[in-house]
Amino acid sequence: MVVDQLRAQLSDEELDRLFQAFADTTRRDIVRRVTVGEYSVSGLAALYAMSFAAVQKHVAVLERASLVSKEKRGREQIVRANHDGLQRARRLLDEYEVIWRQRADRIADLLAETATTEPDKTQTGTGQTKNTQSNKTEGTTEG
Amino acid sequence: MVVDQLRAQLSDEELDRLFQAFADTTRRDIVRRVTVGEYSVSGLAALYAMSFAAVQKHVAVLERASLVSKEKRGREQIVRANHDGLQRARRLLDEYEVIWRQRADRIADLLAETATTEPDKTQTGTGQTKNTQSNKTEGTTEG
DNA sequence: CTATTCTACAACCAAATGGTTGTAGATCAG
DNA sequence: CTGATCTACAACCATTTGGTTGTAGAATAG
Repeated sequence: MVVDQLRAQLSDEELDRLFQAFADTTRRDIVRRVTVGEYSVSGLAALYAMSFAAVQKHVAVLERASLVSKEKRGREQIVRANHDGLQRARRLLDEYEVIWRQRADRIADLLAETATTEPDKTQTGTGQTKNTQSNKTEGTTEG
Repeated sequence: MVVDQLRAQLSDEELDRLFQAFADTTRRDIVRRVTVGEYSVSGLAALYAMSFAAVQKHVAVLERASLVSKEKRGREQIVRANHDGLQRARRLLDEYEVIWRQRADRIADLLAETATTEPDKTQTGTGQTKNTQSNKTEGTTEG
């Protein structure tokens, strides 16, 4: 299957490039287009109200982010979607979602415990509240 | 439930802000932190090798993208994760995934058809191949 | 009240971004 | 061969971005 290299961790720079690539309307549109059909660079350029060179740069940004790849066909360069890049982005956001759910579970757990043992400690219900300036050492997974 | 406003379509500018917000290592780390626990702005600033003002700006970027919100507590400003923003980002990538799968299905369909009716038309297997310069009018959902 | 802490915001700077035009190399059509 | 097309890339420009320092207001501590 394709699941093989999806397991690989992404470096910070890769993630920067990945989300940076998505952070532009034209580039998101290009990704959508080349996911559906096949386009040459000039074929894409004809779709937008900007120069060929500008579109070329957008494609280059997407390529650096591993979201598309180019394949030379005659004098044209065919731009194709790279599904792996998309899946990597989705996987990261899914990880955040997992963290969020774990947090929700932990809070529910804490609330349940304090409710049965110490019915007074129910502060604001968000866990760490940090009194004076102790939150600079809360890190759970930091270096 | 929270599903209410998730149905809403996101404007291009909102998506730009959303992905731009994710396109920085420090900001992704902040999102992870505030998803797990509660941090004041200065509490976050203490975690990174940059000035308070820099972290303040990162938080502002995340806030503009609806990924976090701030809540004044005494003289502190507590930064909290905004789950909606995260879910919006995930939803968009899921849409791309749907488009990708539809394409895969359509191609499989086409291949199956051409295989039974015209056993010769199996080009490269990627659908539209555009001969001369006709791909500038391929748009399916434009205009 | 005074001093400290936390925040907000302005001004500034270097680098990156998103766009342009121009030049030049390959490839295809006639 | 000649001309048209497609691509690549350099140079340039305006704006944004990610960082800094400095100033000032609010809330807390003593």
